[in-house]
Amino acid sequence: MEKGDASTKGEGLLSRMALNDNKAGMEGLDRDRINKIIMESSKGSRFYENESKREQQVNQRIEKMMLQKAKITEQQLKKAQAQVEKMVAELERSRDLNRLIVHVDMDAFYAAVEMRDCPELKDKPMAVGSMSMLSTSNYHARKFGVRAAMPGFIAKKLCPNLVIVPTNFDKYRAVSDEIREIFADYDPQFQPMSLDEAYLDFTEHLEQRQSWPESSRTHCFRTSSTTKGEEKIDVSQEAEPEERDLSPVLFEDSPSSSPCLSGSEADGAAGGAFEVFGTSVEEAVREMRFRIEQKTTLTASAGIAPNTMLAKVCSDKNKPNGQYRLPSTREAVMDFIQSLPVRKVSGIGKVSEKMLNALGVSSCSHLGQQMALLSMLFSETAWHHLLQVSLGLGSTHIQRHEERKSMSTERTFRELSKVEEQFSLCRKLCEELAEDMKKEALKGKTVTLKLKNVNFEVKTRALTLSYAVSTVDEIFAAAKDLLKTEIDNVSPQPLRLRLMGVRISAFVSSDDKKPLQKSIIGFLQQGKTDSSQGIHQRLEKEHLVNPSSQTAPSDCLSSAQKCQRQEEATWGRGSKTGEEPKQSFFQRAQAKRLQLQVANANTQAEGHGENASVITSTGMNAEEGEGSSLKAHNSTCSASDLEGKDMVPLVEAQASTSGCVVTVSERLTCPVCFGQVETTDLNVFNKHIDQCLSNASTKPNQYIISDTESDFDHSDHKECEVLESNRDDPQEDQHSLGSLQTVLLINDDNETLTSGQPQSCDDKGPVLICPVCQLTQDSDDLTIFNHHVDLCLNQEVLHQLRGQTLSPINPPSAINSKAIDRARLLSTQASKGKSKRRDSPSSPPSKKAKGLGPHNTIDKFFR
DNA sequence: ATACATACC
DNA sequence: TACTGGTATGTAT
Repeated sequence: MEKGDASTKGEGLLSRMALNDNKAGMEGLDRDRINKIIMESSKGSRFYENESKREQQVNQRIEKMMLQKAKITEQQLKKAQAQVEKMVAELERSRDLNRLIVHVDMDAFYAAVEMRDCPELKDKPMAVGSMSMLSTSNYHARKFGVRAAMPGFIAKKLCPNLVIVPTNFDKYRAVSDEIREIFADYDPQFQPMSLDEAYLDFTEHLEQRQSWPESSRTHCFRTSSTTKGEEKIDVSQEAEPEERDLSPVLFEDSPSSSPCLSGSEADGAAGGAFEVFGTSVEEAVREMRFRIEQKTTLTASAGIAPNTMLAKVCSDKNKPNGQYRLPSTREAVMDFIQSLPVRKVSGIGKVSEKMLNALGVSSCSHLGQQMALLSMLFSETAWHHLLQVSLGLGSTHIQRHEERKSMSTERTFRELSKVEEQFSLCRKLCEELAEDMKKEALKGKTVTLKLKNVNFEVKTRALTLSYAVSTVDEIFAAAKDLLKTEIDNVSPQPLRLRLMGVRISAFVSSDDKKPLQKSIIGFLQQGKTDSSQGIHQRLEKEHLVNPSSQTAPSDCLSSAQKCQRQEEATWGRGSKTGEEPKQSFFQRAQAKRLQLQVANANTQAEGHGENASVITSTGMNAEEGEGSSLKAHNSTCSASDLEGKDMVPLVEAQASTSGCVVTVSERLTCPVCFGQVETTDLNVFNKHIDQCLSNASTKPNQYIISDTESDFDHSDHKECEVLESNRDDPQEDQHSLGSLQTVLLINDDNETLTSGQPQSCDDKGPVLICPVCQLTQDSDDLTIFNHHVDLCLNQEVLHQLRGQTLSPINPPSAINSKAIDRARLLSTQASKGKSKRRDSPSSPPSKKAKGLGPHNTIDKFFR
């Protein structure tokens, strides 16, 4: 209660600094003395000052909340109460007590590993970390108030004899792998929360376990040396260290699960004793913990409950080396919850606790009592969570973590004020990040720079690019601009840093396939319907070519926001936009869909073997018709013609049970270069596409042909040269098909388009082609080019959205995203080369390409 | 989309 | 001397 008595004076014990005794192993220690030492060690430091500041911010937040509370009338409260009750009833109805969720948590994990491997440490207070920060401490040290997240130098003051061992993550990871193997035996789908912790769903295991013979529930002790009955008290025992057959001395008093010894007689096997475990959950969990200990010589604690929230709390209850089961009855749960301090609940931290305390809420029973009030003072998500907690509800099924959402690297250092050093550090961080990204083959669009100055004030600055990046240069290009802005704008001049970090998020690589797959399926389902409709009709339907609803292109180009607003009415490129180019765009998109369909068939065949279905593309012929009715304006990298019927190959894909045999009749059109590939062999076809793709993605500047300045009225032709020199590291350029000679042409005013002559690099002049719409442009202004490309991208996405949500047509969602990426890269490089508008420190990054969701990459489909 | 705060290990 | 690093998510603008 007086733990954070800072309130009265604005000073005193800061709730955020004081010893956090909420976790295990901290019972009955001299809190006052400890807090005094902590405060004395911190007082006056920059860290302390910053913490004070933040504390005050929290206090202000609380004050505001209290003011709000004061304004609440009885009536409002009543109304809120009714709402809450309604929701309670609903939640109550959905309560599921049938699952057996287990939370396992290794005891003082890092410290335990170090102790295990270094007997010297066994009876000493020790911690893992550094003088600056500890990641964990053993139970001996905890008695001194030494705990995780405490700086080592303070810990030393609390406990001068503390031994601090540096972290050795590789070791912990190895141990983690060992325990995870065991976890998998009980729930193959277990969810690891960290190296030492996981949630498991024991429900199924238990069902099966009922019919298991004893032999399957029997586990041997690891070696002959240990005396069974004393296993856990038995700290003093010295066994052969190399055998590691003893648990380290973690605790003096283990609360604990009963030893339940048995089978100490030598049963002929290795002189080992064994233990038979029962069929209950408790026994199963005990067995698991036993096995963990036998395997690693480390102990774990576990909680068993009907949901994750409760299981987590339970695992803490008998820690260390213990377990606790909360019965699966509503009564038991509610009973358990009542006295539970809110702070024990995962998700309720220091700040939430403090705010709740201010409202007189410290235990979960209070939560229930004050729910109406809370519903009025907290955000919806917040109070919903609190409500669930108050009812003892939580997640009842475990799911493996999905894909990661961000990746970052950050580092703290002494003080960095020199600009060059700051930049070089930034670069270094980017290198590390790029390396990590590479390992997971990720690409992200948002780069975030994190800075912490010597006063511990943290800043983050983000930049979302219109294309996904992954290389050092790409990331650094963004990060350095962000850094520069901060360096230039910081008020007392030198930017004095103590930490810098780089994060990348908004990944595209992994969630790519889902929307793609979806759209493919959609396409397949639509079959003929889709393609039997004329493209022109479609365009009209979607107001794509309705002149009256168009806005002048210049408007579009001048403001991305305007474009956004246009979404509803006009999504077009402006009244001058010709239909034909649009159509060819669609045409291409459809061709691509077909390619994907084939690829998908292939994938399915591979994936499902005998279940692979026969895929027949019924829509082809219809599309063929469409195609032929259109005059293609676009170029191909090959000299092949672009007759409609050739645009869309007749494909008959067939997946055979013997494995991924997909037969394709006639020629195939490469969705990247649109050239005809004369083969029926998908492997050959894929190879071709791979080449096109890699060529496209790694050599973006090839798309700007800038060698001949002749018949261009460009005054600024230099830009193209800049682009050339700006080329990205071609290191990953595995295939070097120099033949992607499509010249990108962009024309803002499509009326002036010269009609669809295939471009080639032999073309006379430098031309720009928008890689999205494939239209030529004769403007020399790269800024305009950028605008155009971004605009096209927006349109493309809008189209996808419409297709997925509104339109039965399912438009070209499978569009060549590599081309789009390429376009984005290109466009950014262009702006880099020219005006620094886009990334310049003074102006915020332009919000181009707004509304762009993750787009699709097709290359994976062709492997 | 960005910035900042909170939370967890 | 010295108060982390990595990820996710919520809140506010």
